[in-house]
Amino acid sequence: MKTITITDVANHAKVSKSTVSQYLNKRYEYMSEKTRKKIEETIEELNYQPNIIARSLKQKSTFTVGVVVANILHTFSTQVIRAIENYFYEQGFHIIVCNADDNPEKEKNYIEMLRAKQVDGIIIFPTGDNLDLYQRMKSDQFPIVFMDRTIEELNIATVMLDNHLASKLAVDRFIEKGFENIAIITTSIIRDISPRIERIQGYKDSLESHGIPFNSEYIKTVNANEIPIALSEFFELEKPPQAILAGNDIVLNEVLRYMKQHEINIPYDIAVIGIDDVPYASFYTPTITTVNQPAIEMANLAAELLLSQINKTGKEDTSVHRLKPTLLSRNSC
Amino acid sequence: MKTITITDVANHAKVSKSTVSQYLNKRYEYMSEKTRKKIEETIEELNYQPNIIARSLKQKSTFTVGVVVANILHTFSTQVIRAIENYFYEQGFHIIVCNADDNPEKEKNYIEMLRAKQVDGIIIFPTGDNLDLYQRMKSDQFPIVFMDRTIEELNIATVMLDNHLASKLAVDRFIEKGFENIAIITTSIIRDISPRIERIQGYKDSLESHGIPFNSEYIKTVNANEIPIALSEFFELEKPPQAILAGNDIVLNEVLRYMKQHEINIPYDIAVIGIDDVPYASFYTPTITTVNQPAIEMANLAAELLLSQINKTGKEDTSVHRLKPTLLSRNSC
DNA sequence: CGGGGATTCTAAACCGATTTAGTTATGGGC
DNA sequence: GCCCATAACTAAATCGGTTTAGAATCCCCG
Repeated sequence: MKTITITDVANHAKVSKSTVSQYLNKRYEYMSEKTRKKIEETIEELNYQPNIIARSLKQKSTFTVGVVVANILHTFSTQVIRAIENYFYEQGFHIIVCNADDNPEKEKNYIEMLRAKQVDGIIIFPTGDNLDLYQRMKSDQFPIVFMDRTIEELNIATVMLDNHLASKLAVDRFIEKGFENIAIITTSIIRDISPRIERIQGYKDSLESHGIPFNSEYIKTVNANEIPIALSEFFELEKPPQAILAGNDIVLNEVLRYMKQHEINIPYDIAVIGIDDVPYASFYTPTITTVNQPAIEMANLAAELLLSQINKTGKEDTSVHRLKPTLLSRNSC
Repeated sequence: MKTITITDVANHAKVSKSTVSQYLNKRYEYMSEKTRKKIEETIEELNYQPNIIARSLKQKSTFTVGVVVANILHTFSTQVIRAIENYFYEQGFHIIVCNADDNPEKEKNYIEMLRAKQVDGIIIFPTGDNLDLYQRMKSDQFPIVFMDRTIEELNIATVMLDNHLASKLAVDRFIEKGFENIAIITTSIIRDISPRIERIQGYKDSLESHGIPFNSEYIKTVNANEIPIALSEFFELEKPPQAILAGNDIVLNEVLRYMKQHEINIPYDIAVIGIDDVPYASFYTPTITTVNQPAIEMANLAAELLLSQINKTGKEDTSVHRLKPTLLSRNSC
């Protein structure tokens, strides 16, 4: 199959490429009504579709943005991706989704490929280990927005959760219910990934603000597959925790699985709150109290920040936007 | 910031563009060891990244494929996307994910945009309402693979579930447990979406093969938000069903939510099986028996089929591949 | 009827790579 | 020292659009 190019259209319509190009760009004032019709018909007849690659080469803009998520397995990631896709669809942009698998090497590879492909901007959940790369994009004035995680020293626009508040909401709730032995468990914090650290810090601060000294035995940061072990260790303590805060949805799944397996009753034997809402929270038995991230709002904000960098509208915003989580109060605590 | 092009590299290294291009394409036999080193150093020094857009224009290949899912809200879609992304990452391809939202108009828009962007191929969960578009891609010999749904008359390579078997596994299990009044509920079947139809057909056939006449009152196809109503209607029947087959994960969620709200006990008051595994199935109370789609296997197969069309390796495969589901036997039935 | 501005249209350069055909340099054999 | 094959390199065309500067045509008016 021979592909139809602008030259074919021009020849058929007996006008120059230039005029066809003007037509494609809707600059109708540069041609007579008659030629406009003629071109229109020819395009229809030949079933012509402009080659965006060729256009992009000249215009240096691809109407495509990259989204590099650290780990696509989190519900939060997929919610955000979906909302970003929606937002950009409205704007006539495509998004290229990349999953870095929490692997800085892979992240680097993706970022370089995206830039080579001349995407107009990138939204990235940074793994945190490619400072030079981030730095370069920044100094190249390449549009970039960080999501979920910040890297303080870089001054890059960031959208993330108020993680400190997220933990506080949960801990306050536990305390309100009369628990004092409160544990927290999150996935591993290699590379100082900010949300995990902040959630732990928020947890500590909230305890202290209630006059409860925190106990390091109640804090676990482990890989997903080691969660059952960590939980067992909790229950072997002299004073096992009365409440557990699960640091994200994957941890929550593992916690619930463990409790089910060991026939530990929630909330009577132990209270549970999860950070990140999960689809089944409202009909699980018991229903699960969660701290919800406003994923769609966050995604929209990130998309908006990126778009304004791309269009160079408004002055540069390099601030860290922290959105507020909400406690979805249910029965697991 | 000025972008560095191949010309800059050529000038700096005091060789021609052609030679630099040969270098970029690793055709080192066309140059001396010395110039190779020289170019290497220059590229390093200038921090040069080739512009893939320019390359694509000439080579007519973008190393990018499109994935158009009908509805990204299904767990199955996200599992498949993830696996496809993985597969193509290994091959040095990017994927552009598009969510058609079950809307043929949007699907059309996306397909046209993807083709305009010169993607090398498309994997699509067809909404089923753009026959002319599918037809054109086919006759253009544009690489395309259907996923999840088939459109018989088009002869396009397809990867989908053996939906008939999926229903049969569930119905057989229900019958084995002694139930005869078995209902099925799926989301709406506008546009003859094949999996839903096949699941219902499989349900009917299995009942009949056991000598149970099927009762049309036990079959509901409704939008997600009308599921509670449909369920209520079941329970108002003279003989309410003893077992319900949920046609996909979203339906299953709604069914479980309803049972929870109305304090209907699974499996004592009613047995439930879901098609599509869900993350919480193994620790819900009760654990949920599901019919699982081999999502990763299906994704890999689809990716492989697409890649072989792109590379024109092997002869054309236009067959419909139906993979077998498995029953994950748990306690909800 | 000629001048001049507006309208309509086009030729050619350009974007940044690849590729082909061809040129120049090198060195070995006699 | 000359010839010639091979190695090393390059100029120019090309991909399919956009854009700019300028050319051709039209029309109105004095």
